[in-house]
Amino acid sequence: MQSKRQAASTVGRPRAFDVDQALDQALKVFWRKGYEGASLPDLTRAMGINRPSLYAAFGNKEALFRKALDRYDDGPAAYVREALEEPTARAVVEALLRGAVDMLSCPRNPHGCLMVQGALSCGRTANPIRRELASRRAAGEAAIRRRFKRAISGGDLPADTDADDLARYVSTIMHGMAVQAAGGASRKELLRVVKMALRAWPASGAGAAARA
Amino acid sequence: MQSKRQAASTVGRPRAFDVDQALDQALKVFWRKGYEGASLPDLTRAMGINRPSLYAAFGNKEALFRKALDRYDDGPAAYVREALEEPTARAVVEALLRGAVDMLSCPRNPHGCLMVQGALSCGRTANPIRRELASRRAAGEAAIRRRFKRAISGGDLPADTDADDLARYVSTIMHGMAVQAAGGASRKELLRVVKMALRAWPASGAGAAARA
DNA sequence: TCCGTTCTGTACCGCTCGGTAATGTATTTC
DNA sequence: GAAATACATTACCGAGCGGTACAGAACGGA
Repeated sequence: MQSKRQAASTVGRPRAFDVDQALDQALKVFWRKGYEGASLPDLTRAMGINRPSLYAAFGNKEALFRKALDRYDDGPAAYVREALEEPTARAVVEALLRGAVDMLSCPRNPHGCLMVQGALSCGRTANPIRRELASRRAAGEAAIRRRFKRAISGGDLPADTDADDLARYVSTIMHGMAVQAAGGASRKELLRVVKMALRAWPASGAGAAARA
Repeated sequence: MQSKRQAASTVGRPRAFDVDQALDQALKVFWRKGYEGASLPDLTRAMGINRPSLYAAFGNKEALFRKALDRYDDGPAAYVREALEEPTARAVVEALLRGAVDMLSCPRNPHGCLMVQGALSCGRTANPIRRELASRRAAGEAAIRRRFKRAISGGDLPADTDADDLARYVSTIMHGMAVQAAGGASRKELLRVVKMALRAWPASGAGAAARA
């Protein structure tokens, strides 16, 4: 009965490593190799701890991955939540796409997106993780959709705009860029994808001119 | 010294299975589970043969995957080559995107794209496969780029069009849709992504009107 | 009919996987 | 200092991995 493990107990030998720092290292390994591709020796080596410490602190590989995923959301992927708070839908989508480019091509991180390359397809044992990632991708798209709906009812986007289509489109671009980045696309190349993608935007460029 | 293996020898016990048919089954397993996620029992079960037969006929797992990849190119992914032969750049891109939708959402096949979900990220041993897939994706993009360059010099696309950007954009949409499909997106949803994506096309819709 | 050849089926190989039992050790409270 | 606690370390577990040795079975050619 060791009950709670996150509350560092006051008695006994203190932990010799920083949990968050170890989690950051685990995140990078998962990010680079995917859930299945990351082996426990890979993880423990990067985290600087040995196996029983990992299990005592994080549960097991799957629980470690989920914690790394949460940390990903709060760190490298935090740009999404921030982007959704931009004042206009146009600013939102620009912040989303440019934020994605920055994250995907950041030289300090593995190139690509953990939620895409973590487990797009997998063997039997990793299926829960695959589903979890698909679900989180869907949740992200849903958040974008809600933001666009708000923009429509606020008059920020044309009333006949389809928020579903728009959110799905933006999501698709982001996921596509994740694949491009995993294949080695540079930041400059990704930015040109963004430029292209924005030409489809309802209230931008030639489209706006035609509507005016 | 068993030299060539594809030329069915006239002597000896005849093979009890059809090689191409077995390869098709292997392709589906790789397509659904990825290179690493597909185990030899998965493969042999689907192919209806046992392990030594697989090794005798195909070499090893990696060689089997490459053969499956070639078969993928000639079968489910053949729409790409066909699309590139369309008379206009606009027809090419429509054929590419709609062909991708058809393949990604075909109910008889695993949902998604083998070249994307085969090994976007992986462990050490699968790294050659990951690189091979990235290289084939890049080759596909290059073929599209060449087709667009031809369209530009032929006057089919505006002279100031950037073929690199356009090809990368189309490629990104296709890869993004592959991720969407792997997450369960329906054919109808993907078609709406295509509709959105085509709004960015240089010689279409409001853009053409503004240019005229 | 016998042989050489090539396939099939079983059983096995070494290895790595994720996960854990057992032991010793460092650090706390009392 | 003693007892309690929870760490780190080592060594190991069963299972599954990719790959193969070996023996038997099915064929063509002599």
